[in-house]
Amino acid sequence: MTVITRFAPSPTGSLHIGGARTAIFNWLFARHNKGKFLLRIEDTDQARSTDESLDEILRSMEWLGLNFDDIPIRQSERLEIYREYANKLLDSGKAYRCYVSPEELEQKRKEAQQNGEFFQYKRQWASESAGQDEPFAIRLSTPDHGDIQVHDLLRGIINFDAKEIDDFVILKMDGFPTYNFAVVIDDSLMEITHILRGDDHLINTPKQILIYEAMGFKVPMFAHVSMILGSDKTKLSKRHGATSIEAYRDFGYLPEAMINYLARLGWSYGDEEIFSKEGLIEKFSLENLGKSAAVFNPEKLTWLNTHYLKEKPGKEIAELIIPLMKDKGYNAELDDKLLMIIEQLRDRSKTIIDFVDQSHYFYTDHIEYEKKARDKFLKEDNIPVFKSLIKQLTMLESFDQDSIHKTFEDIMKKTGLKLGKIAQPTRVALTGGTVSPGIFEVMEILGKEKVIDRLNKALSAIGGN
RNA sequence: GGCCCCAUCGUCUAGUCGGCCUAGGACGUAGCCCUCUCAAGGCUGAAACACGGGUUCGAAUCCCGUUGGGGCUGCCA
Repeated sequence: MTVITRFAPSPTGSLHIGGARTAIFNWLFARHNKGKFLLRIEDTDQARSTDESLDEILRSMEWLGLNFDDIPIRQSERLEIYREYANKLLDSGKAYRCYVSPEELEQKRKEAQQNGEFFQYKRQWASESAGQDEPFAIRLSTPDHGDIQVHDLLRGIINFDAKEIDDFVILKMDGFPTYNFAVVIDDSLMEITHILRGDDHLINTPKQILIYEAMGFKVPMFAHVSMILGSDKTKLSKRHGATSIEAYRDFGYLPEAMINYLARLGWSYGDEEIFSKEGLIEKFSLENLGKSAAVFNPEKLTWLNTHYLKEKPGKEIAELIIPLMKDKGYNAELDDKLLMIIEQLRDRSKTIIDFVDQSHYFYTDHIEYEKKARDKFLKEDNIPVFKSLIKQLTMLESFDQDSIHKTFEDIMKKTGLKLGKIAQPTRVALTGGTVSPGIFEVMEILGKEKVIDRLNKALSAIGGN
């Protein structure tokens, strides 16, 4: 049997952390089993679905590298199909027309609630059929008693009492299918074998099983994965901060870090933490999925990001940061200078953005001294140091780390100063601040001309010439 | 309220059918080392089986209950 899974987002917003993870699980399960991973757009809510959301979801999927097989299916283009199947149910007596207006129902529901009663629609108003011209919804006729069993691959058998399930609507008055109905029709027609979805859908499953049975369709396998929560352990939402995949991309996170982190949230493989995409495909299995909800932890994501940043080829990092640097007005291009900068900034960057932020003094000649740095390191007693540095560096023929290092040692010997006493003022002179890669590396990358120039500027800032 | 799910360090988790667990790893955190700053790296530490009953020679692991958390309760998906 070929495994066929699907991801079925509704284009009513961004692809967020939770949705991305169920997509990842479905994708991994399909790829692991050499099956198919399909995409279906659930856009039956005309009011809330937008093309912008759809575009963003597709963009995020591509960014994550979650490739799907076949062209995506759009539910809004399949209205006829749902109507046809709903009519079949009508004809066979497994569904019936309901003429009660939503407003009226809402009223009844409210009244029941106020009286502390349990509200349920079980055909009691079915006879209130108005004339044939009146608009109607179609409801499924559900059993009054008995158990409905959900066989969940993760949680075993879960029993639902048929009494709890009312005659829910399958086709709305506007002719659109409801979520539960469209899902079942499509999952059947698409021949989905395994449905991996969020825990929050568990309650929908008995309803969907009822539809499968009424239609005479084969019931697929289900696995309800637990949800991702915010730090306060409630359902992850906007108030927890950034939740969309695109936001993390813009923060400078790598897709490989995102995939690794999300896959590891609710799934594990012994003590292993680092998984490449290939590793995940090879190792993923339903048995290792956890049952309890997981809290989203941005710090661990960041740690993974630094890990992947360390091993990403310099050229690839360059491709990612060059556009961002250009936005800042830096004259950056893929050359040895940029590659050297990347190597120096690798261990010092948590995100792609960090590379850009930390490289400013390599791409601008206007160095602004941080106040604290200037007060502490650009002082009169440094004048002799700067002077001898300028003098000796100027004489250097080859401006590489070794030669620079030797020059520093020479000055240390002559003055009796420790390296720190020379390096820090120099750092401030060259970068404007007290934090940077190793001073020799910085100097080599900047080149002789700029180094001497900046040292001179620092000297005059102190009043040394 | 009703129904359903869940319960190991702050967080993600290991713990496969009860003994090897004085509970392991990772993130974060504390200290130390390295060191021209900042990182990175190395070492060390603090930190958890929700509670109460069973079953058993023996339970984090099985059963029941309590508590806690989450989800659902729409002609939203």
